[in-house]
Amino acid sequence: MAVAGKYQELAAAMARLVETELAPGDQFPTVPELAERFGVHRNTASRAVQHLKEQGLLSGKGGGKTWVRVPPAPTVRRNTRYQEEKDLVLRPEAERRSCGVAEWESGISLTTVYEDTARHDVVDAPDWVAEILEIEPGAKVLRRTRTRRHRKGAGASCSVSYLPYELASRNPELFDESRDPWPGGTMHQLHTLGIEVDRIEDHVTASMPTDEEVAEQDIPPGVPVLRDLKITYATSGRAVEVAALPFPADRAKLVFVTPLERWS
Amino acid sequence: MAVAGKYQELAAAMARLVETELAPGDQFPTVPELAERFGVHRNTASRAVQHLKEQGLLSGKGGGKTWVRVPPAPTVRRNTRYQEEKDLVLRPEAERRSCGVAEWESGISLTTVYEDTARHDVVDAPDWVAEILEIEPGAKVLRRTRTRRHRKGAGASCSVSYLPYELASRNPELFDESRDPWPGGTMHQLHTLGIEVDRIEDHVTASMPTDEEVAEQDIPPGVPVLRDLKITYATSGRAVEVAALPFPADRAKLVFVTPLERWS
DNA sequence: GAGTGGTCTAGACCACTGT
DNA sequence: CAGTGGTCTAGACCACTCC
Repeated sequence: MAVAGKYQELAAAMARLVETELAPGDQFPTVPELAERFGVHRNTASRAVQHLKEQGLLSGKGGGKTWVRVPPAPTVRRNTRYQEEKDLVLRPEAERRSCGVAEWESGISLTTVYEDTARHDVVDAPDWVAEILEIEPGAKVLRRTRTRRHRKGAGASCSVSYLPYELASRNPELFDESRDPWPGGTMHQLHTLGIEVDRIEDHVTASMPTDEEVAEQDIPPGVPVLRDLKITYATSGRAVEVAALPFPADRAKLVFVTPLERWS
Repeated sequence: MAVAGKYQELAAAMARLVETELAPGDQFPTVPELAERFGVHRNTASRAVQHLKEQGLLSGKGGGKTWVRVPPAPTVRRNTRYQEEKDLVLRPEAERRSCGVAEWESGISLTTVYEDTARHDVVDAPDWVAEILEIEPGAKVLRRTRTRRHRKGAGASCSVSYLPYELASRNPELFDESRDPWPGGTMHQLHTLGIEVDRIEDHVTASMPTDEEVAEQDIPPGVPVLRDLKITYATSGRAVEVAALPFPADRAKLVFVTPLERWS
């Protein structure tokens, strides 16, 4: 059993303090106060506070005050939605518009969305994208970046998707940022290109947020990011879209249902 | 753009050093050497090394030397295997035995497995298990804990599964630890209880390893853990098994294929 | 027992926040 | 501008590993 450093025990004591005396949103004692209260040096107290921030229990930027973190509303994303989205494609636009596909795609309730911006570019395909889409490395692709910011430091998300330019160019409307979010979602967009979707593959991994993600979004450092690489295949067998979807793991859950054939 | 601390720039410089001058498995310079080389204090160099250990680039315990980490062999776990496993249930035992279900379940190649131990207990159901299995909180369940250790500090894994005691008790062989791993896997075990599996749900999240997991397994601190809560449903609609499967995220990828109905 | 990584105290400095 | 969190240097001590 490794002997825990003093700051780790301190952090545990502070965590108990949070549970017993404080409520989410409360201001946390300052570092000097904590140092005196626990009889340690200011540095040690500061380290313990950092540790708890990394664990997602406290929040606050350097220079500002420290707060007991308000745990984010948990969100769920289910793969059963794929079939529902496909069924929706053949329905009239009014119905498509009311079904919140974009909301589901980001895994975030629209009621908490503060700002939603889309950016569309035509760029050279990164190697990993070219490999999946089976196009030549550096071939043109339509890259669509969607950023969502939320109220009250509840986080943000930034997803990127790639379509082969050669496919997307059949429908110029897809390049228009102002048409985003598209009623009916990506599945309907592909339909306008004459593409029927055969299956979706979700490749799920996790990793720590990059320094960029920590800085630009409100992901607490120390909270991992679930990364879903979503690949859409057409009935022709070809991969027609790749999307990289990051979900801060302290609020997201991905649910995949795999139905099995009956023996009968 | 937040100004990076000196130790972060230092860590970046060291990372470049790893990429250019060193190979995986090489010994990394000691902290005093690094301090002199980069003209900083020993403490700062030590912190940068810690940072890189948390990123998984370096490895080594306190007191021992530091090494350039050998990246673990990536493993993939696909939900398409569920159907294959179900098909296997009706095949003869010899065939079942040769198909490496247990290997797939852990997401780890058997060639790297060093030790494999199983422990079976009858315990009171934890609340979250009782809720999923729709049994009374505290009702008896068969808990099966499987631990795999690997060579060369490549990590370990520890999965837990729960079956309602009332179901499992129909087949006493399920309580026998020496019969693990069971040829054909859980799906065949359920078959011996007269249960046909209707569908599997995988609930995927991620979080940091607990202090226990870091200590007892060889997960580098800072590497997140993909957590798959796998729920098996019988054709009766009832949840018959819950399993908690942790995958160190620096080597695991979960792939979920969702086939969609054709319009035709 | 020498060397190593890790941590604590101490004092100083900096950037940023809030008022 | 005062207060706050964060970091660097400095020196010391400890537990552990390796020989």
